[in-house]
Amino acid sequence: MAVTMNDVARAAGVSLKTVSNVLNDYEFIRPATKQRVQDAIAELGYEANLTARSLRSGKTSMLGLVLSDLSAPYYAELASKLMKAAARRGYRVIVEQSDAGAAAELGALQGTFRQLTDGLLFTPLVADADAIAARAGRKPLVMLGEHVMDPRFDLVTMKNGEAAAALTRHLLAGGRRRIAVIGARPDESAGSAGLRLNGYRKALEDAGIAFDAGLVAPAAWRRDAGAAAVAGLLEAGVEFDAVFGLNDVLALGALHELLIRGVKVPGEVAVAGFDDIDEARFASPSLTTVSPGMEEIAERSVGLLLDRIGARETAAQGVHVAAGFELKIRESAP
Amino acid sequence: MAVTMNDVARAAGVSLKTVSNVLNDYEFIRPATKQRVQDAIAELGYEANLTARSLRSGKTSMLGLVLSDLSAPYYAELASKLMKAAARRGYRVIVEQSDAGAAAELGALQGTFRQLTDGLLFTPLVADADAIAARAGRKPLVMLGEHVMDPRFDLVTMKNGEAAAALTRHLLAGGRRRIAVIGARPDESAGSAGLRLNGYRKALEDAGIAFDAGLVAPAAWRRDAGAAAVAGLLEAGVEFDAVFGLNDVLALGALHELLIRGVKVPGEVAVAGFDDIDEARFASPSLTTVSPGMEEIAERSVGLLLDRIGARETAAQGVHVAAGFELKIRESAP
DNA sequence: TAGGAGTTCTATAACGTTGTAAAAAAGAAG
DNA sequence: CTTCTTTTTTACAACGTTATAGAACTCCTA
Repeated sequence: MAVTMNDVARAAGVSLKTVSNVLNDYEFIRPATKQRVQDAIAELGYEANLTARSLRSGKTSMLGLVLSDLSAPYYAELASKLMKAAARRGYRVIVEQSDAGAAAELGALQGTFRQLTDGLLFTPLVADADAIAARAGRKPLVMLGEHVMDPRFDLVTMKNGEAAAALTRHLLAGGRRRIAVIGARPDESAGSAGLRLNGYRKALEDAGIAFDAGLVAPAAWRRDAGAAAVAGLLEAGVEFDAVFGLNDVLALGALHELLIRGVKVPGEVAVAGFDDIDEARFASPSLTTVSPGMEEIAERSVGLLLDRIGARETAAQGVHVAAGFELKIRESAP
Repeated sequence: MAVTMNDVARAAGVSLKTVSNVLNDYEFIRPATKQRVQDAIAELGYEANLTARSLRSGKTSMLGLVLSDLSAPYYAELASKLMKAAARRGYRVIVEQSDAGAAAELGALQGTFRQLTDGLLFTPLVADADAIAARAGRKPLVMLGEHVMDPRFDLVTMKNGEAAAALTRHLLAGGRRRIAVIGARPDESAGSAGLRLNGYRKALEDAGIAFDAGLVAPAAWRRDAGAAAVAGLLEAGVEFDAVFGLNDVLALGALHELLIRGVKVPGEVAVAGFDDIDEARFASPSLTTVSPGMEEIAERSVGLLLDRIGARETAAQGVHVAAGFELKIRESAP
């Protein structure tokens, strides 16, 4: 039997509610009474029962995080940082893996998972804005990433286009002219893939270089797909002097494939990625990439979500935030 | 206002408890009644309130997972698999990061976090067995990893010693005679580091090769520490023809450092790791390592924990389980 | 057609908190 | 001292579920 508020009240010789008031920093309590209650709490080792508190107050002090796969390095790092940011503010984060399935993504908006949380950090990859809006409910929801950019939703993201353009300019400045892009998603223009590809095209255009669709290889955002995409280009006889992996694992997969085939990096082909996962620094050669300001993303998305949770009314309009980025020039594309 | 059981009861023309009985698969309910209740549930879109259920039943349907850092690839993969294993059984996992701090590890055993969960999957790195036992409480607790091997606790682990010995034998069979070990923890013999080092020594001994303490480099289990450890050995003029990183990120850091310095891998020095993280397959050269049966670890630790949660009494004796391993021979040490 | 053994259902009381409203105590003003 | 205001404390209900115990049905048997 755990110690309850009632036990504390009895020990301190006050009513149940007075104990509750002390715990909730109610204004009008005599210092002597407060002390007596606190002594009783310390002596009995009382700890508030969160379940009961949640039931009564309707708040759980938990945030939900929906992402496709926690074992992907980018998401693992993001989740870790989000948890720490939330912990600093007295919240806990629970994670739901969607495996990039639409049903799982939409399911996380409702039911058990939603019920357990006061607000959601949501990284949709396949569900569309209308389907999300229809199921969004009234609890706050902050989008992470680029799949859904809709004025109805709050959104914290990165400067995909600008960063991809900056990276492309860097490759061009290094004398590269035929930059292959791997990881494109031909079917979508709004997601991270589309935005980064746009940045790439913009930089080419600004430099007066024609865009060649033959240099763009679609691929799922996994290592093996990155390797396969590069293998495909090589076997098709496509010539290129640089590879831009739309994220780091794609670039690392490509790097691996190039090295296996005896292609010199960066001598013959430069390689660059996007995300600056920990591994990028320690690849051989180390990977040039974009650091998308993950710390800032974590901090601001949790901050925004908690603002919404604390607000009286639901916001009429979504806020869009884009964290700053930084180019990380390393050996693979100096 | 969410739909409650009371609304369902009214709509179906039965009592509150009958609805509860339907939801909990109580045996004695007339099929017609059951149907009526289920229709009402479907029509009203009722969903059980987990908080209220928890308060009344004392069960949360959540498991706790305590680990040092979710952004470390090994832990990220483990967490992902544990969540899936738990989900298959109707449980959710919430993660607490200890940052390898004793206070945080012990803190996770008590207070809020413990309260929210029906049982704990615990990966201690610094806390000692007695301190854990003193705070273990009465809710089930399953240890993961090797830091605490104590008959009082249930434990799911891997075959560290055997696997390290097998890997060492493989290096020896490839003609390597001076195998450097990086990532040792001189202060502890019981943890993963100690067990793997023992396996290494055992294999050397069996092969009649003298152990040379000069080949053993202490290092924190991070990439940069692995790189630094190898750099240290090289700069100290220590000769070696193989590096055994006590985990994969150490080995990958070492691999990186060797390549930067122009040391041929595996030509001059073979490199091997431990864990078989996703990245190991895609390193250049790909990394020879040990796959420690993580799937099996996830499955069995969740299974064991749920057995304990479901059991009438607390077990008198801890059960120790060691998952099988598999050698992954790749390019870095063929 | 009563008696008994099942089966099916229900009223009521918890679980441990917080919110409401009002009572009690203390202080100020006349 | 009263009366009024402000501060402090309290009794009681409520959050939505499950547990207990017993009532009300059904069906069988004698």
